[in-house]
Amino acid sequence: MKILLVDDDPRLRDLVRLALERAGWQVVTAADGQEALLHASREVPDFIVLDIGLPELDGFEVCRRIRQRSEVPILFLTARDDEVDCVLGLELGADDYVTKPFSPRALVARIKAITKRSQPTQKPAALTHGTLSLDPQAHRCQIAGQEVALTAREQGILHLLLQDPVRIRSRAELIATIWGASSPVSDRTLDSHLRNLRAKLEQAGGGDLIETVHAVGIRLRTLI
Amino acid sequence: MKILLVDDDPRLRDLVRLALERAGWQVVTAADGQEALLHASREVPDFIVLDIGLPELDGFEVCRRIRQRSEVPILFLTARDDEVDCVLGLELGADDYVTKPFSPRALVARIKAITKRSQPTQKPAALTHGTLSLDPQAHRCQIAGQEVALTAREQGILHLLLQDPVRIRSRAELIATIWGASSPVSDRTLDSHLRNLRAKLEQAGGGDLIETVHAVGIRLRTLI
DNA sequence: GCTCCGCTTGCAATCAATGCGCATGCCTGC
DNA sequence: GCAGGCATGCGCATTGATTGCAAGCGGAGC
Repeated sequence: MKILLVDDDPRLRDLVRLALERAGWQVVTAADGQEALLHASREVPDFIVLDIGLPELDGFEVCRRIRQRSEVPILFLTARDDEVDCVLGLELGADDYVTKPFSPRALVARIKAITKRSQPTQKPAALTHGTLSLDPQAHRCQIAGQEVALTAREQGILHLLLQDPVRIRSRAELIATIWGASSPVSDRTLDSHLRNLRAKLEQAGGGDLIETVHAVGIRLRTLI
Repeated sequence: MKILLVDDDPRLRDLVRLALERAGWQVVTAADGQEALLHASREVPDFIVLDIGLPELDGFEVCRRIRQRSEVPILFLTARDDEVDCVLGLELGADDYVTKPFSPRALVARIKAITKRSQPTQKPAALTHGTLSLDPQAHRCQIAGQEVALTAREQGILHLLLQDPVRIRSRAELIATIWGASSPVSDRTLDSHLRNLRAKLEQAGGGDLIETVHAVGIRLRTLI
């Protein structure tokens, strides 16, 4: 198993690396968020241990971006208790967390527990909503039986809406989730993508699937 | 039968070599990963006994690279129990493992068991996708009934795509898998090989089989 | 009905990813 | 050593995606 370890403290990195390698795992390390993202896509790790307090891109942001592409298990390292709430509160798809200081042995145990539990959770299965189905892994979308080619952004929007079709997402939330806090994109941009997405779904026979709730946000139209 | 034995501990190497030779096999040894790869391709062994904890290139990496070329049975030597999960978990195509310390006699017994079992397990069957078939062992590829001569890189790309035709592979992933993380090859290089591969498949009547998903990666075109 | 503000749409600029021609260098077989 | 095939990767053209401005539309409250 290949583990990506992300922490900016070299000493901690070495310590943990040793423990993980001793557990028989292959370890790739990254010192900051950028490097983490690079390795996450290059090395395609089977597990990620991610510190929250990173320079520049913090752990939350890194997690968010990785989650756009992959379902790889992620375990957070938190320096303070109050970060824990954050980890749990955010819908980042974190699998567990460990508060510093921790014993390397405990970390290894956690990782084993997670990997064991996540084994049978295969087949993430496409998200569906009526005749719409979206398989983020395969980057494939169908509506009314027809294949629709979506761009990365379009899929991002649809993916988020499909996660909880009942909920209304504000524009701010969409932007924060899809683009991240770091690159503040204009509302107009979101609108543009939304328009393109709507056009594609409409053209494929999906009708007016995305509903605007004036001054609140957007959601998928409820099915009858 | 010729056996390649890879371990960095000279004493263990001698001990095991003796036991293997006593069992009537020819033995080639390597002390590190590089040497192992060299011998694996030069000597074309019938069996490989591979320690995990090697300097520089570890056993997993060595196994991965050998598997790109060959289905030769590989037996891992693991230093600790917890490495075992790893060996089994990874889709490296390991055939068995033995935990250190072990008796040379037990090792010989394992090797015999594996060779016996893997005899009738011939015909790994070529990978197929529509009219395309690829037999990595034989380094042979057919499309639309026509034979296509592929270079090593071309086959590498096609092989990876065929492993899971649904999945989209990012350029980074392709590069990491085919070239290994150690030699970071330029995107343009991948493009060049991709172009050659496409041209060959196209010319052989396979049509436009490899699909680019902009900003995401490439995959095999879905068949209807 | 009027106004404000949010939303949609047309359009154009910008940016990024991809593909390709071509040059270079390596390695192998002769 | 030499020819030929293969791998590599630079530079540029092309394509496709992203971004956001400006104008117009429309809902909600007055």
